[in-house]
Amino acid sequence: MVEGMNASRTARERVRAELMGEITEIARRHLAREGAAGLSLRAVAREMGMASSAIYRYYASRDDLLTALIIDGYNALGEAVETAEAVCDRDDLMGRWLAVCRAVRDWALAHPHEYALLYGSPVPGYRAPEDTIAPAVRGAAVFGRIVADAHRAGRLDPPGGYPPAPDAFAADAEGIREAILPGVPDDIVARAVGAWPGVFGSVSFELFGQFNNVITERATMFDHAMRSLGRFVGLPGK
Amino acid sequence: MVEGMNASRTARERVRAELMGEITEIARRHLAREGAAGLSLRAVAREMGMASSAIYRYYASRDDLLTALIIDGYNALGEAVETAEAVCDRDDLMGRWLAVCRAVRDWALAHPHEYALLYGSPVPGYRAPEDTIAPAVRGAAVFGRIVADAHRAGRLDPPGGYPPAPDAFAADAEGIREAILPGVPDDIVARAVGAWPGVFGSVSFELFGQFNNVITERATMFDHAMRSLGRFVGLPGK
DNA sequence: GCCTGGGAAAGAGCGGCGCTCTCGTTTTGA
DNA sequence: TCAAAACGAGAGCGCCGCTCTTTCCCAGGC
Repeated sequence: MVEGMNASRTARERVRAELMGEITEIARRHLAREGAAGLSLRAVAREMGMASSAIYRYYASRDDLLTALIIDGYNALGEAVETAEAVCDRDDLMGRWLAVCRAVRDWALAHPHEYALLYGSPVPGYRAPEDTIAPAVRGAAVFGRIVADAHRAGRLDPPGGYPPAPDAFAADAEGIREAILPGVPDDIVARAVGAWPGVFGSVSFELFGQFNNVITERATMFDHAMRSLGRFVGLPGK
Repeated sequence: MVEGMNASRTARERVRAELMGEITEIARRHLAREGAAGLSLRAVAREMGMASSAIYRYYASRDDLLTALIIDGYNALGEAVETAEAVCDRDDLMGRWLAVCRAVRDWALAHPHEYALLYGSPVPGYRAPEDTIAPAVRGAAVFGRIVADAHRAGRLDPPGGYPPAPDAFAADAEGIREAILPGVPDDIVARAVGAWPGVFGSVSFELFGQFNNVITERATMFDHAMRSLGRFVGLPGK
């Protein structure tokens, strides 16, 4: 009734959960191989040996399936970022930051279609469903922890010569501070918010071909740009 | 024969060019209204009053049409950037830079589907056709001119505390210098290359919903981030 | 002046798609 | 035990990209 009980209630519910998992798993493979545009419910159903209409018992529409894949993607990327950062020396703040950036880039290069689904054009309608915002924040949370750690340790050393955070930012900054940047002053929150999209801008440029015929030393230049971004927010390190 | 003659050779060729223009124009409207995923050759043909098969006399495939729209889009964005920057005081380097950034953002907000086609997931296959790289560089060229002007005038003042450009970047830097950053030293070229994707990262984050429930003062924060980016490459200004 | 070759357009058609509806079958919970 | 709910299959609708065939028409050469 309250359904908060043990996992797997009746046999029906168990097989249902299993089938949904199998559907998303097959769909994820198709997405990885051919991209979001080439993902078809009928093909998934065919591979599962069911009638295409039966799929609709589990996902109300193709976009619902894509949304599930988006959530899975955010979690996979978030986990990759988390584990990459977790093995770093806690005191090597720049190293932790670089590990985060490289994890994003490596994951994107290994899963280009999935990355495009997350950070490229939003294909289902034009609305990111509410369920996607929680997993989407996992990577940013890791970034926030690094900056917050650095600030708490008094090791934040942001280069000067930049404008202070605008007054109008105070309200937004408070929300961000509470979510992922505890104790960090507005100026640094603003720098972090400015730097974070730069990571994905660089990855997207590389992945979507914007660097073709322009940059060949991709990994080196990515590292360099990310180091600069880290310095910009005040992280210490070579 | 050599076809480099006057525009409009025979009557046939004239009407052909006109029809191709009409097709792309209708397709561009459909793209703007419903996005790349919703663009169909049949719908365009219907609106033109022709049989769907007749369209294939002019575009060999749907992807070819999309490629034409991509080129048009790059040119439209490039033109918007150029005209916005052209009206600035030549000595106001930061103002010119901000004009460029705002032009990108304004154009993206006004043409979200077209922006997504340019800087979101690459939908046709996975290959950016060669014809798209020339128009794609128009915006970057304007940016390059600002930095080159600033450097030539001895007004470049990049904040310290950042790592120098890696040695491996020298070859890439030379190509970029020749293309859009004449006379600019490697360190600054590297900063520019690092900063430029940040513009599109910020725009994409805003447009694709990554800032939902996070940032409300979008224009203010965009300006702030772009000002920081401008300072990072060394542009002087408040 | 005809004739002919090639571009243009239409129509039918193929396979695939998302999605709906209906109709038997199976499982469930009271 | 039995009604209700969940399930799966099949047929079908309208759309899509794309191809093939046929007809038409106009331009350029004899």
